[in-house]
Amino acid sequence: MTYSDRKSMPLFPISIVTELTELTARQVRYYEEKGLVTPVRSKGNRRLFSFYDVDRLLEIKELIDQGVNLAGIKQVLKVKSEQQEPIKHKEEVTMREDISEKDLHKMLRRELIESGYLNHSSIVKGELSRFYH
Amino acid sequence: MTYSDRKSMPLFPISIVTELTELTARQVRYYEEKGLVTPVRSKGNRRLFSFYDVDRLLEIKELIDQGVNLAGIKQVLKVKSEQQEPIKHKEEVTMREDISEKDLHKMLRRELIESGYLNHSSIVKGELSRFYH
DNA sequence: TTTTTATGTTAACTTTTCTAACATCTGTTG
DNA sequence: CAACAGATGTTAGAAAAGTTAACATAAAAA
Repeated sequence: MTYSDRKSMPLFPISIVTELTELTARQVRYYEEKGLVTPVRSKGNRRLFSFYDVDRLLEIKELIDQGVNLAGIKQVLKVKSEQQEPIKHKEEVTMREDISEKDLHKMLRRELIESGYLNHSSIVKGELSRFYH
Repeated sequence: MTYSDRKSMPLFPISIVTELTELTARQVRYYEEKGLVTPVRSKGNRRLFSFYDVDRLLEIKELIDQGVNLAGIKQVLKVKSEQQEPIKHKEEVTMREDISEKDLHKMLRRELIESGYLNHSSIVKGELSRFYH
């Protein structure tokens, strides 16, 4: 199991995911059963979702809301992903093969400390007005 | 309960936090008891930590490693926070008073979809080399 | 030395999640 | 219409993870 970056780092339990996506746990599990998302499992068999997974579930939800059935969603996501990674640079693939989960947690720690992640709230600020009635 | 942005949005269970910080659950709970962090609680009384909390715990850990005791850490964090928010702009304070947890989850959803969050991996890439032996 | 601080360990209990089964609704198809 | 398939709800029982509280202990401070 290797995670290429924080997007695919398993962080969230299903309860948080249901709140973020407004999908039910039943739906999330069913979509996994159908191969639409593949959260990893904790030692104790609990699903752990990454940002990537959540993002994917949000896409799924939008398509569901548009009346697309699961088979259709599968296709849409497939097409999208093919479209998205046109060339794979060798460094970005092979370099990361054997990074352990622990190392990736270290990476996230480092990011939390050093990156701008904790300091750039401009997007939130900019989007805030949408949530005032 | 109002969270000003994603930094303070409660997302992680204690197990993930212990992995991210390499602190024990006992330590994390103790630091909470001493008022160093204040994770919110889920409906069922589980601690839920935000990125902000994790960041704070990482700072605490660094200070611990430097031999600072908890009383000292409390002071350091206090000074830092005072230093950090010199002026509070009215918009950034009062505008956000009544944002519900649900709204903030919507905000995170929006961010996940629209912001660059899911697309900027440059920091990870740049830091990657540190984890190769 | 005695006390305090910080952390480990354990026990009993509660919450959350898991799987699996069965129920139900809805849209499609014969 | 009737039957079926797809998608989701609901429930039960078991396992995992989290909670508090108590007691243990090593190291530092007094």
